[in-house]
Amino acid sequence: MATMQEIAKLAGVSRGTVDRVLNNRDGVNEETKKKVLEIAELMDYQPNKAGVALAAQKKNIKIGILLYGEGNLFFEDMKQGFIDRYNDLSLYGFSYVIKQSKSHVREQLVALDEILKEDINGLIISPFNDERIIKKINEISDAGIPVVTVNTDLPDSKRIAYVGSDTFKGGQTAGGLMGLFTKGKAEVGIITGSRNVHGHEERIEGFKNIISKNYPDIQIEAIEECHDDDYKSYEAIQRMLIEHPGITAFYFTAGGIYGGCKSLYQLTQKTPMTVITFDSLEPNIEYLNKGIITATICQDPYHQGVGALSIMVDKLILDKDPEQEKTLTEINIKIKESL
Amino acid sequence: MATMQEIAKLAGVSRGTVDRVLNNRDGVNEETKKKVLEIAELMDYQPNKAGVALAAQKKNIKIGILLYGEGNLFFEDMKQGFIDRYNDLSLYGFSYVIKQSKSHVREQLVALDEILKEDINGLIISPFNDERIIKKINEISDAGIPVVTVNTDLPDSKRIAYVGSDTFKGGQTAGGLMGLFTKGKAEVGIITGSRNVHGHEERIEGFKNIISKNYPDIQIEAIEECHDDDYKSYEAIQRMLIEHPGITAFYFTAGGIYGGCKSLYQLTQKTPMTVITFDSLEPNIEYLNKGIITATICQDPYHQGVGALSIMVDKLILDKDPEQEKTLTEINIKIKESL
DNA sequence: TTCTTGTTCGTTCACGTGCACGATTTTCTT
DNA sequence: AAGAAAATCGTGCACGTGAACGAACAAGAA
Repeated sequence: MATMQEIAKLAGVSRGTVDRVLNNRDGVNEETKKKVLEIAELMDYQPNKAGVALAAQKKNIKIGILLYGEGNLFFEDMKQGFIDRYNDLSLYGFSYVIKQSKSHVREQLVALDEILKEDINGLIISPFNDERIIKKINEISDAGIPVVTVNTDLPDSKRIAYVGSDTFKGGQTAGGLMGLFTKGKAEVGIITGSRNVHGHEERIEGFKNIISKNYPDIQIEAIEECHDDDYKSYEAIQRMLIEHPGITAFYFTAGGIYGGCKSLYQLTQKTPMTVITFDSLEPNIEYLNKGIITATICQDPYHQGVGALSIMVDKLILDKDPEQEKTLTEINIKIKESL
Repeated sequence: MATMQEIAKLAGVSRGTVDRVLNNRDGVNEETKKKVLEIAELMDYQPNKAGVALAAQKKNIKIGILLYGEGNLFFEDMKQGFIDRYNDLSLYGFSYVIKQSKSHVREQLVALDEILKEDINGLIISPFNDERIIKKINEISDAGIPVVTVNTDLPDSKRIAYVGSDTFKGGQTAGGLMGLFTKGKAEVGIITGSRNVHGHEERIEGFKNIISKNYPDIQIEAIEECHDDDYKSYEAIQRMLIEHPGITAFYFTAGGIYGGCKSLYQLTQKTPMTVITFDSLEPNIEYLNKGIITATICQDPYHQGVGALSIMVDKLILDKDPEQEKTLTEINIKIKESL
């Protein structure tokens, strides 16, 4: 591997000049610049990362991470991703702060103000889809602090990248599984989080897409919102089973798993249902093992954390812009036996 | 973060002495050694990785990677894992060589000799389960070159670690899926690779384990070896369907997917079968999309590559022994819609 | 004593990059 | 033409570690 020193020698200039050219700082004659660039190209110069890392020590860069859902296992997985990736990248001599707010827009706005006081150089956020959050993110971005969204996107904001999963494809996968498990014949009840959350809605669209294309004998009987609330999902299930006694399958697009499954556990001991959910949080795992949930579709929060931190370090320390605007994690299906 | 320099200052010695103590080289008075260790402990000293990396440049370490199955997509995925991880770790200034032999013990033995001529400091190998390979690995290990097995283990050799998947659990997952897709009622034909390959046999054991426990109405009608050969699996399917016309499902534990599925494609247009396979190579994907394969169970070769290289770098450059002897990758189920 | 051997430790260079400072040359101004 | 301003470039320090070299001193042998 070529070093700056070697390039300098070949170009007949000092290493300082090579440094100026390659980091395109000004103050270099056009001709020498051209010459140096030519040689660097020829030798396929790549900055030695150890050198970069060592020099980056004194920059004292700090990355802020803002999540919601305190105690939510999904975010615990994601945090593990941040931690593991940090251990890999810590040699660049940066630090990070994680703040986790409660699941409301207001709390997130407060937490956002708090984390900004910490003099962060970049922000990773799992944002609420709210105008005030978008506005704040744009302000932060304008102040020269790059923002990466993780798990939930804000496509209309000035964030530089998004790391998450393809919710439409997730819905399609749910549709495919539903067809396979029921041999193409079922009456389905859907419990969704909120019809205002883009990701939840896409999971329904993807589901309908596959069902309407491949499974004419599967009907969607009812859709109800539960806003990730266990009591609401408990009651929604009860109501659905009374109003639509023919229901043989349920599809949960979001939270409220614990309440919904408890309801099913009490009611359907004799007639087993096909139940498909998302993520593998505590309640998902519990009811997979109890045989209530047939399969759950995971969006790999661990690698969302890994990916988001990688992009941020690339941007802040290696001066590399993200290759894609959106990074989508793989969709994994889990059943009881593969947990 | 504490540096050696700071420790030296506090201990009233030079940085060189601190270096000697912390890298336990000899030539240090017991008392000063104790003092330095005490302070290092107190300050929770962790070597700065950028410094280590920079100093490691001149070591000129080379890691050898030996795979088989030229052109096999499974190993292409694994290679991508090696490459990506190398990009992360390349700052330690090491290099690597990948050799890929044909799928026979003899060819691997030859390739093994060849790769050893390259003056490698560590070896990552996807080994054949053969006495001669084991013997060779032990010799290499005795010569001071650590060996890590990937994808296939050799538990009785002197390899320092194994990175792969839990084949028994993979078999259990296949059993669970078979139960769900067939609603617990099926006659199954099994096409396995070789009964002498530990992993293939475990996939059958895991399958039987779940079937016998949960699905009394699923019968295994026949088991045949195809040694990853497409012609053999083509014929095996034909034979099975004649001898056991009641078969409604197939379970492939290994290769020969292309031949087997082609056979099914021709014969079962009218009566759709449930088909479960492993991995997501080209033929798996093709026949998933054609609706012949119902689901395939993946063992994440990408992360096997990532994991193996991480362990080797830890050992050779950071002087850290592997935390666990066996690292198992996650089991992912894929259907057409989630590809 | 004098020389040798061994123990203990400080000094120095190397690794590759970022960046500040200052030196040199060129161009512009009056 | 002489001084001021601008353009261009070299030098040197810092980042933290590994490892070779050699200095200082003590203990033992002749």
